[in-house]
Amino acid sequence: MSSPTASSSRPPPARSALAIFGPTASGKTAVAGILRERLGAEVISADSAALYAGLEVITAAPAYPARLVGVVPLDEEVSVGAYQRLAHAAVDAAELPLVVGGTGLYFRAALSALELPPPPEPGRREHWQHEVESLGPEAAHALLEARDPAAAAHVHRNDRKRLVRALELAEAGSSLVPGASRLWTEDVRRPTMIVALALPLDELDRRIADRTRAMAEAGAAAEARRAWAGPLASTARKVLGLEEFATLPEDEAVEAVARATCRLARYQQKWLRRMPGVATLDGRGSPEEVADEIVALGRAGQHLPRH
RNA sequence: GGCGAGGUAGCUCAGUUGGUAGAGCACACGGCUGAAAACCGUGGUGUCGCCGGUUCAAGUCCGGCCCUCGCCA
Repeated sequence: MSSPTASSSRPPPARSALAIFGPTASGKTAVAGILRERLGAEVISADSAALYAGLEVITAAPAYPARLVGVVPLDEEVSVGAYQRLAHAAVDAAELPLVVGGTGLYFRAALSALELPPPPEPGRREHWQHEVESLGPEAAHALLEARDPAAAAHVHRNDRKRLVRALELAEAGSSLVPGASRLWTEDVRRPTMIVALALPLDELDRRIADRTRAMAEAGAAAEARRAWAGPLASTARKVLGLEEFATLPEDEAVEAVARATCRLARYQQKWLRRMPGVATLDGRGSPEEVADEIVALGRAGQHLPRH
């Protein structure tokens, strides 16, 4: 798929952006920190869990200032739509935005102009959750079939969340499957150099094991127990490691969290396949080396000024 | 050394009165448009500790051996 806007003599774009995509423990946070220092880039996180304040240890929040990290209290739900608005504002405010993330959907939402269907009207989600619950998967799916056949064709009867969402949207006169999608296209709001950090799985697993142990030493259990005791939104409750560190003996928690994080990293790497226009770099180098590579690529691609 | 419990999928285990295996987790692949670190679909995991016996048929019954755990010496 090629962009129809490309012309042969394109001038260097005035306001470029950089973006780094990579799984947990790929080293993207460290690389972004270096680029921030060297280029004066504004780091903007594209990570659903990092949005929460009070989970700095278990979400491995960067030690340097970054936008959209720790900005939502734990009793508030997060969503792609809400995130997208914040992300676009942050990108627009930055001279050189550097979008860094591991959540594929959030990453694309930050970069692209995609318009997401509207959020549910107050109370409607609860209403449809209840409906789907009492109707059962068969009848609920049949109801969607009657109201929005296109959406019904897309949603498996057992996928309760999507079933609820599709019914919400059908009722609001929208649809879960809008015609044109910008999500997994090359559409970006600014000329953007997107790089991905890829690592062999065994190396990733090793880093995750080390990092999870370090998290425990840095006080993950105390942080998790503090958060677990307070009111938690459903999206906060699901943050990986929170329940484990809050409720399990520490060594068991470390093991469970490391295993779950390895699974997450594989899940995150899957998104790469759907993400077009990405230059993949070997993440095994030191953060400095990777940062050098990114700067070189950025200059070659005219996303960064030459010196 | 004696007594007891046990060895079945990568892990934890189930397996009826004998009919050549199964659940969860893990794993693999796939889907995903305001819950995405979420949610959902599909799939195989295998010398049933080893050797022999009984039987048309043994994970299951019998004998021997090996290993693990506990208790007693």
